[in-house]
Amino acid sequence: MKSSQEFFQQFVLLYRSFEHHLNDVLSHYGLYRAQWSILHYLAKNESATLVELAHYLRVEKPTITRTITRLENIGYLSLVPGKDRREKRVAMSETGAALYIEVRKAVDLLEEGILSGVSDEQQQETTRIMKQMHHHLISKEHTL
Amino acid sequence: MKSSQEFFQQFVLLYRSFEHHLNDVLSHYGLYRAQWSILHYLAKNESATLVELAHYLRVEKPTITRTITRLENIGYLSLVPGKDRREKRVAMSETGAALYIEVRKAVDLLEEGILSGVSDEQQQETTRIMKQMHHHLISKEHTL
DNA sequence: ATTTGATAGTTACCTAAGCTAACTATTAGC
DNA sequence: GCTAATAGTTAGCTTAGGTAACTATCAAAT
Repeated sequence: MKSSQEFFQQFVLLYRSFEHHLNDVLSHYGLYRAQWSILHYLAKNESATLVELAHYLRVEKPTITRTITRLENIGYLSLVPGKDRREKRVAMSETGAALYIEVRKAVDLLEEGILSGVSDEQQQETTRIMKQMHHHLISKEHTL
Repeated sequence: MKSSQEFFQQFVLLYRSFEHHLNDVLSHYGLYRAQWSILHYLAKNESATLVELAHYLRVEKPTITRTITRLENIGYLSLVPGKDRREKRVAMSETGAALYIEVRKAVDLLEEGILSGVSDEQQQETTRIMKQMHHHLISKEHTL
């Protein structure tokens, strides 16, 4: 079997398992993966427009609209006025930020548990490789 | 930001991009990710029961039943008699095997493209690390 | 040998989360 | 000012996951 096949087989299996466990953690807080990924983005970037999120998460706009609507309804988001009256700029509300900190702890525990036994160097090297592969994919898209 | 957070952020982003591109390739052949993962398993393991597939792919039995039914209807599977009258053992039909070879070529191209620039050593090292993490997750499940 | 419990699979139903197509509202560019 | 492009929404579809409850078959224990 080709080593690339082996790589991606393992990659996909690992992702499924990880997603499974992540869902378990998130379900304790009534959250779902798509919601969590948006909260994560807003934790690292203060605020974002829907297009920005769609581009980052590589999904279409309606998908983002739906997830944002849910997060708004729960009360985890607040609107930030943007310079453009078309765009809808959102940030985490206080409630959202508080929840994020809570959930972040649990997710950190999960993630660190999975990475235990993998040295810091290996982690960083792997992250670097994944970043490289990701860039590769993105630039491929632009040349289509 | 914690290096574990960085790791998994990159991991998830890479997975999404990869899945996107994989879907593009598969759609040319009228296939979907879940179907493809079953065909892949059958290419490497000759035949399988539904429970075996469910365990491997970490999904519940009804999910497998549905996907198998679809693959059967298209004509990509054949039934293999098992020793147990309860179990349903499936393998790829000739049509399925022929298609697999076809699609495999396209997927190989995609995968090798993404991995270009990553040395063989790095690939193998990363695969090894992912295997380790995966095992870690599995054993965690068993102790619950 | 019969009953009990475990295992394989199916059916029915629910939900998340992706997609496209078609639309409105606003802005930018010529 | 008219036209293009951009941001977002709405409606409707599909895949793919989940649980609960069921049948059929096999294994094991008494």
